[in-house]
Amino acid sequence: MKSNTGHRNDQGRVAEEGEEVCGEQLGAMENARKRCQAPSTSKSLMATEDDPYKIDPLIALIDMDCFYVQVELRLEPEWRGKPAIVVQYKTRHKGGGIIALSYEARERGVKRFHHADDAREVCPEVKVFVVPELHGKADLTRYRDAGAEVIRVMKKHFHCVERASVDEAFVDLTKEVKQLLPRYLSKELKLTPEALGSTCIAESHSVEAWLDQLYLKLEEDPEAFVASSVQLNNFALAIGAVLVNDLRQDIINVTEFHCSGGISYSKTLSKLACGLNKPRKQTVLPGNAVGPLFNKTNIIDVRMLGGKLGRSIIENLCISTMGELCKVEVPKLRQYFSEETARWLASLAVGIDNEPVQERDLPKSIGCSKNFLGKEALSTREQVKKWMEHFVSELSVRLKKDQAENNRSASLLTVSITYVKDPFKIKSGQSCSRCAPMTSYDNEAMVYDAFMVADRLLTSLGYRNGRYHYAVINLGISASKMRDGGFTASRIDSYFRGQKKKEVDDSQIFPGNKYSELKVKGRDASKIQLGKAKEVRERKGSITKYLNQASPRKDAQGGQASHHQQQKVRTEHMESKSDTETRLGQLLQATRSQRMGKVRRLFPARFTDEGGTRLGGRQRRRVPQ
DNA sequence: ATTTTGACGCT
DNA sequence: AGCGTCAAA
Repeated sequence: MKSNTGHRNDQGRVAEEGEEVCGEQLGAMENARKRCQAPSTSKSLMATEDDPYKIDPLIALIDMDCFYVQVELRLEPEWRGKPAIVVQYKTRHKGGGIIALSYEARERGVKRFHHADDAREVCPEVKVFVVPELHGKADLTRYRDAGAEVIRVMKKHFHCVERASVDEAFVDLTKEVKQLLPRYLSKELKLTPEALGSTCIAESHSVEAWLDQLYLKLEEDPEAFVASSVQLNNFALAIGAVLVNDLRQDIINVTEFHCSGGISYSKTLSKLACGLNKPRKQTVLPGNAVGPLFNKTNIIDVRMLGGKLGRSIIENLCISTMGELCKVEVPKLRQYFSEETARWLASLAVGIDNEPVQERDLPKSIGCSKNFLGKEALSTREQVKKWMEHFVSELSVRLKKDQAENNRSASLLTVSITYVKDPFKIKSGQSCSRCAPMTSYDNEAMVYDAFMVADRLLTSLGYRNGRYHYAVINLGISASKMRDGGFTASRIDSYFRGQKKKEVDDSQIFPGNKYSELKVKGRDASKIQLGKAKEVRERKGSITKYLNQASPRKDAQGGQASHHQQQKVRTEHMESKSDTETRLGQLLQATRSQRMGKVRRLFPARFTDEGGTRLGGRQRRRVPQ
């Protein structure tokens, strides 16, 4: 039985018009290259005389296993091997909420979304670590710093590393693997199970068998092997697995932290692969395993489909797996989603996301926030100011460290507020944010600016007898728009030039303060009717804006929530479409390159049976030009 | 009533 | 500029 049965059976007829497709594709790739800071991905698709091997992009995701727990266990190693959890705010609701749990704790029935008290009930011996508190709030510095340690090791191995969160990062392995390819093909280096270490192969029981199959094909006909993108891609995948295994071992050596990894052709596939064998394992996801895997993958479990969009796919199309989504034709998708969304989904349904790995190992913003629920809700100026001071105390330390270590300074200070009428009858609060230029890391200046924007907003919503009419249930500040270097005179000058006279009386709350002549930027909330604006959005905006405007189908939405689109950029560098009939044809144009004037691939070879371990089918498909 | 982050797209 | 969505511990 074929390993990809049921997955894309319409691949027979694909693109046929040659030059046109090539032309479009080169244009699309050019766009992709411009956006990608590390152009290795698109370059890798180009076969040249110097570089005869053409492989697909190779992307890994490294994800630390129950990271916060590991960070705590490194500090208190005596708890290693025992069930352990990390909770926030021990003294609050039910002993604090779990934000990380060890695999030992999971085995004993502790669940995410449990609280510390629940965990102790099912597992009395569980070790409970509590997130440090500083300035009256949870302080995650310890985990951020540990995450930075890991990123440093990764940067030592690879140029193109994208910090995706505090504990995970994507790596573009393409360039490194390409460089090694000739040495492995020539047998100077050998792919062995030992070299692959803790590697698993998705949809395969044995790494050994998978490697054996690979080498069997190579021995059989070396020329055919290097000419077959299926074989070459599998081979590259195996090399990638070696590199990632080495990286993971180095991370252990340097940081003591264990992690899992996924190695495949896109962020989406790598992420999915990474989750297949946790903890302390890495998973290779070859092209021919994507179909079978997708047949049992819930749509919700795929990156970017875990929210409203995924739910609306499931409801509208009455399907639940990626395999089913793959069989839905683009026109059908267009009934429910915009043209761009439809195409993006069609790509995603075969594992293609066209998202380059951005070379970025530092966060783009630094912030802190806190919820104030129920009776904790803030309703006086003094309370808000006090918390701004707390936030700034934490933030300024983090900002100054960032400035010293990374030679950059934030230029924008943003205050975020969620407020409600009655904090005891919370449905969903109104969220809003206001910003001010950031021209120094002076605590007093930051407190003043942050408080002023917050107070202006809240006061405009109603203020009487020392209380705001609305209660603040979430408050946060964040620094962003990082610029190289420190603060310069010109930046400060331009800030002062931009100031107008202040309009809010701050003489009592900031007696005699040195900023009293300044006024922060920002709109007057009283004039913009926040509540109403949001209401209008909910009524019409979010529904219509994602619909295909050309074919009105409002009924199909059934009042569903919005379908958030982050795919616009991505679809941009997919082909702009010729007249290919099948969806498959549309997909491959953007994702495959052709060797001009030589072999032209009909479809992404990695998704075919060729090279599958037990198929013994045809070697490769070619279309004579 | 998990909470605290962070990135990014849309308008 | 400000809001919403998605995601990770």
